Amino acid sequence: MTAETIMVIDDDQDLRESIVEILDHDGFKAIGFETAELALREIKSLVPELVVVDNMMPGMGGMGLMALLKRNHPDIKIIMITAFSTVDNAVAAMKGGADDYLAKPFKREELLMAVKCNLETLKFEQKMIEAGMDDAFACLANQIRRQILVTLAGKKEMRFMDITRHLGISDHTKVNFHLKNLKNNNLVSQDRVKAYHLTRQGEKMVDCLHLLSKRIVQ
Amino acid sequence: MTAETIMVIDDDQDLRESIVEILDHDGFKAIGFETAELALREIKSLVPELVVVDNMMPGMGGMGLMALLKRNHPDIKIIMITAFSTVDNAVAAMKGGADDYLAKPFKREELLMAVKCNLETLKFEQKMIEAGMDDAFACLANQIRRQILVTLAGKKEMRFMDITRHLGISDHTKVNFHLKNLKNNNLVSQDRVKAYHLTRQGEKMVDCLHLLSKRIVQ
DNA sequence: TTTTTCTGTGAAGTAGAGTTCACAGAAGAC
DNA sequence: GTCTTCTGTGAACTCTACTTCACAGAAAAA
Repeated sequence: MTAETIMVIDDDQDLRESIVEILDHDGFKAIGFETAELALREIKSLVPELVVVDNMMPGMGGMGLMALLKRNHPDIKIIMITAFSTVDNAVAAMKGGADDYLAKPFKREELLMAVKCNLETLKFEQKMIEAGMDDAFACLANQIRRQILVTLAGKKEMRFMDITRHLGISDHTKVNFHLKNLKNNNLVSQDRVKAYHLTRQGEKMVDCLHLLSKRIVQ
Repeated sequence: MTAETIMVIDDDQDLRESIVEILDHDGFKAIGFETAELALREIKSLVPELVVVDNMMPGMGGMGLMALLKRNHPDIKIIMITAFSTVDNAVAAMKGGADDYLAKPFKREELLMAVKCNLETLKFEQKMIEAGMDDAFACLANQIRRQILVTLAGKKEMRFMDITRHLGISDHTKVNFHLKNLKNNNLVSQDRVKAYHLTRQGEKMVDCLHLLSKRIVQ
């Protein structure tokens, strides 16, 4: 696992170096910039996972940077820090695209918590984006396939016509179609005597189905 | 309609046979076991709909059995009975995965009520899996819709073009299509200023997504 | 004001999922 | 052996989900 890159942008040199040091010490790859303009120049070659930026700065300031960042790199998380903290201020920051908001002065732990929490969220979103779950959901999206999975989960092992009859479907080729689909997705498999049963993946799916049904129903 | 299978696991022979007799008399197919280990040996070939298990038993005991059961057969309902009933005891049992909890001594009617009630719930959950969930899964089956849901979950409220840019999709009408889909399925809604946000149902879906991603990825 | 961006609709086309049908070898029943 | 049931395949078709395009009023920026 490679260290996440974090940009720290603040015109206050003391605070900036202090933040960088805290993050570095916690295993991140933190880099400080004095102005938004300087940071933007670097961002082409060095894309960070997260940015910590001060609200009030000479030049384009935190809000201006944020607008540009969210447009060109929508997946970079932004934590805004500010000295003059008001509700309006915070709301404006969040509306402007900030992912988190810290009022000065903040504790070391608050900063680290915000950073880690947002990186966690980022990772989750990226996993969702990576697809991979498409197949899983596609399998669950069909009622017949769900029925087959649940049926097999209860009986543990069934022959082809047993499944077909159990579902009350007259056309056996339709069942065969979905069964093949499930087989291709490694949710069910066949043994030597052609009996179908769930794979470990398939069992997990049934597990998920039950969890979902409990959650969706209230 | 075929009789539901119920396992009764208690080291106290008198009580066990008494429970089995009550359930049998009411039309269930009840089978007694003296220990959790004996029950587990049978559970491969004989999957019950419901299990009545005593808390205090020699060997792995009720809690140990419950943990195993919930892992391997999450759809089996578990009623725990116990002699020394305290609040902590009950809470621990429910946290451990019990679906219901009976303190000894209990009346015949209490037992039957608990059993029937939990079987009813089970049937309801299974019916949910069979039908009704089509729309829910259809929503989750599409990657863009999942991305929108996750994005909104993180931001709580976003305008149309913010979402589009955040997803990095050039054609805004495509996003609009899926957004409308989500709206029609009551997963997202719009406020007066046209900002999109998750509904309660939508939040539940994101919740489900979390569960699934955790489960599917090992 | 004009101009651009935002937010959306509806029609047309495309791709893929799902269904149905015709057929056929394998396995059991007789 | 014959006959029936089981277990499947592949092609053709249908239907729906998804995409793309053209257009347009509303809101914001200039």
